Amino acid sequence: MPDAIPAFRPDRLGKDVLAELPAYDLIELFFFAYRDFVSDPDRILDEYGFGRAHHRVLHFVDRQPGLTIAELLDILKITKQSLNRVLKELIEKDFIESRTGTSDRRQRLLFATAQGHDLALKLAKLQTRRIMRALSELDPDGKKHVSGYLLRLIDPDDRAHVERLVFGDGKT
Amino acid sequence: MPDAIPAFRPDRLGKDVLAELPAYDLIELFFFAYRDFVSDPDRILDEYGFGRAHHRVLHFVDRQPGLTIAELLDILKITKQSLNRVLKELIEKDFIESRTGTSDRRQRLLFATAQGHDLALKLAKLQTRRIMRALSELDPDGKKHVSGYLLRLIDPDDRAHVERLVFGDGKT
DNA sequence: GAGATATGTCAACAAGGCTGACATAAAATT
DNA sequence: AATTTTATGTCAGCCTTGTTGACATATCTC
Repeated sequence: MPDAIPAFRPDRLGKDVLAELPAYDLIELFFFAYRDFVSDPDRILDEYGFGRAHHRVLHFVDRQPGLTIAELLDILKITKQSLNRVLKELIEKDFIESRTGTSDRRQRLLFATAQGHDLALKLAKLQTRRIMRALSELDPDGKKHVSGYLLRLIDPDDRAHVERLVFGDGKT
Repeated sequence: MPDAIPAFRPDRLGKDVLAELPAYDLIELFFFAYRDFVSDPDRILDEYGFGRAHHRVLHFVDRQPGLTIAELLDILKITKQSLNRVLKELIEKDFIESRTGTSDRRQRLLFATAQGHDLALKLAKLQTRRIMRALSELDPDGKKHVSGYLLRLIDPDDRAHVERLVFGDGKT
């Protein structure tokens, strides 16, 4: 008779044991889920000649009217050259407007135009449909679990920043 | 006195109402969480001269020894030309081995080498650490909620396929 | 006035997607 | 046996979106 396998005791898991058991299920589900999630807007973006990079910029500008370049760079974590390429197109095609800052005239404050807002909303609704479909089959407090989990996946140093951005900081 | 705001009744939400209320929180949390999640392995991959595309290929080959090219293309949903570019490098650097199929000699069966398996495991453990940290602060059944949610985010047509792939199909 | 800061821009490069066309070997069909 | 289909490989070129490095301009701060 083989040796008994010790009972699984999550409360006793040390770092060493965790390291032995890769969470393949969550790793892979996250990959597939994200792939499908971001692919929803693609067809619509295509009609406008935009890509996913444009979507991300438009999304955050629409959500945070008056965002500065520096703030946007901090959110997206890309270089200003990469940002500028897509931002320039969004401005030229009149989806985003750039105004000179009032208190600091070096800054550029970004705003979605009416057209930009419409597109951002259209894409957000599309993704929301998928999210709601997935949430609908969960417990009533399933959403709390999911958003808590996603939040804690984020780097601890960024977490407070993201929380403010996502849930609002009381100023708005 | 303004009109009373109707109580939020998720059980009564029709498609129209859902569409009016974009789930900005989950959309953004998903974006930030996925960004940090996939960035973990980057530094290690860099040491080997590999990128994220190599990681994905190595991961699935390691998880499903004997995978064919066609099956891998179906999982990754990229073109064979894109796959071949990274797969060729993984084979040349001896992280993956390609054997001619036995029942069908047109097929190539892919296997991770010892070196390839070690790298795949190292990267999976790294991502698992982040996942476990995020799960650890959830209810005991938080993991069920999360994996159920992620699974239902996936396109319905793919869901059964992914389930088999992630949770096993009983054959292995 | 000098230096720091916010932004813009040019040029070049890399990763990793894509399309289209064509090649080969092996299996399946007729 | 000949033909067609299938699984894979490969060449060439293009696109998006990221990167680095260098330099320019306007404005704010000291």
